Amino acid sequence: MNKEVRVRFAPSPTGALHIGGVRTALYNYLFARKTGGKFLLRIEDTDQTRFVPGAEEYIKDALDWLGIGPDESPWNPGDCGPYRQSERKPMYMQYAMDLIEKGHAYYAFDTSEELEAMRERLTAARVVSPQYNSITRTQMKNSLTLPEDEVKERLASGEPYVIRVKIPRKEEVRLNDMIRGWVMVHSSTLDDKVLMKSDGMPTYHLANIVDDHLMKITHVIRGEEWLPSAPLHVLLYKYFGWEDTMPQFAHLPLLLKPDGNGKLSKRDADKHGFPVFPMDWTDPNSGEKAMGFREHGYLPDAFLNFLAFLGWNPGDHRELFSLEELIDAFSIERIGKSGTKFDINKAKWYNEQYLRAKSDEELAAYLLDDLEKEGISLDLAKGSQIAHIMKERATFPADLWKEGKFMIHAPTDFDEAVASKKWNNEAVIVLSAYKEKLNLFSGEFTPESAKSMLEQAAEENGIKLGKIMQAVRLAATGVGAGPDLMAVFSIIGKEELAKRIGYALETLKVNI
RNA sequence: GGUCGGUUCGUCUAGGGGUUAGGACGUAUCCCUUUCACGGAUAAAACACGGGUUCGAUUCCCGUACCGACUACCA
Repeated sequence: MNKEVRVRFAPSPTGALHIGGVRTALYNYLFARKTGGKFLLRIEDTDQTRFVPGAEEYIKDALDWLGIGPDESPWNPGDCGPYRQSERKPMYMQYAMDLIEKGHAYYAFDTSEELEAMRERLTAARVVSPQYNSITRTQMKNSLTLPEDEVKERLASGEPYVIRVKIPRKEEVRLNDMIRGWVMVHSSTLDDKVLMKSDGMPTYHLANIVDDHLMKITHVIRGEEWLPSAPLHVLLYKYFGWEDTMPQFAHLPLLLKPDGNGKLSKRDADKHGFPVFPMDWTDPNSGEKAMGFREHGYLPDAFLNFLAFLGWNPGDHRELFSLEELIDAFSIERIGKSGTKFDINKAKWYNEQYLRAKSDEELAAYLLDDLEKEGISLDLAKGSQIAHIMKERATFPADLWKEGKFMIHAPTDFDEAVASKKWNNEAVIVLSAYKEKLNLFSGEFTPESAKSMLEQAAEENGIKLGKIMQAVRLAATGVGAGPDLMAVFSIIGKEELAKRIGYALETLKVNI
């Protein structure tokens, strides 16, 4: 049992990759790395009607952004290609035929109208769940009910048909899910699912079994929405005679809406103003836009860390994990069973942690970038200084500039509430004196020298510094809150500071 | 409706036959401080319900309730 672990992420290119899909990819990736196995990506594009241009690239880009790219994929194929099901189309029919020969599948010629009629008939007869199964198939047009000659004729004449699996009337199907334990289902509740569609493409059910087998997949880690069809898949492995190499299943808990109930969806994103997709996406058909975590300012490591903890935990009290540490700590046994509500606050918190862990220079690069967009150029040293005092109060890199604009731009107006409360005669006296000292000062303008001069200005006038600090801040920045003032002063420089104080002195009227 | 799955603080969760049921986010208060934030401390806050098994159940079993997924020639 020491064969190489091979897992796959098998998304459908029908739009932007949902965050739930990203988490599934992540868990597959972590498991592969943890076990020294391989992580493959297979594009499940058997539904040609749902193909969306760009969706495939989106999947690739999203995984690349997070640094969890696959070992084998359409872009870097291994020995089990092709990695797009549409390109594997010629391979599937022989497997369907194999099942027909073994008596586990059959041709069906029913039109969609006939299927609809059947469902209506059953509904009218108060059958609870109308389905194509061991009972109803006897009344439908298929190779089980039609004379052999007629079946041959229909096939020869090119009449459209599907191939359905023949589910036994009574059989207990069981599977041992790595997360949920034994799950048992009676075959009478299963229906004769279509295996081959009339367009010659396989359905998911056939394709995923054939491909997983051919690609030597050892573990299928996928969303819980697949649990109900897992028994069918088990049956198919059995019918193909692949029981010995059947992968182990692990069905992941769902990602739920933050409020109320149900699966997390794009609607929730729009409603609450947070992203549910890794990156921005514009649907080429509808033009509909979806926002991404990346563009919102989430750092890939933070996003990954957040994502990993949506349904999994290491069992101890650690919260911050690099990708390497996640690999080391990961195990499928520690994935929870119950659905996970999405909490954007936690994502923000993770982002803040990772942001603060970054060096001033790294952060300065973001800041300089934002400034450049506004046509402002700044040297890295100054940018780093700003980043240094701003990063403790930022959630996203963009906050550095958004919250720190006053470092570059002198205030043109002043916070009314602060002005009316804190701007007074004493402040005017101290600030006037401070301005004089600044103009006369010729040494290095450090936070320390900035402070000692201010202290002197206050002391010489017999005024307590604490009483006028808010007014000083207001004069220099226009607002009543912000990072350490003396650090701000040394960054903006004494000339600029003196200018700002002068402007404030002229503009603000003295209260009282 | 049927099948399957799930249920510990508001949220993510740890735990597991006997615990003061632990941590994190968020919230509140306090400390630090020139403000805000960071940081530190503290607090409020949970085993869905009913039966059983047991000396003892939040933990095991069975029901009920609630929630969810699935129920296509979609994946």
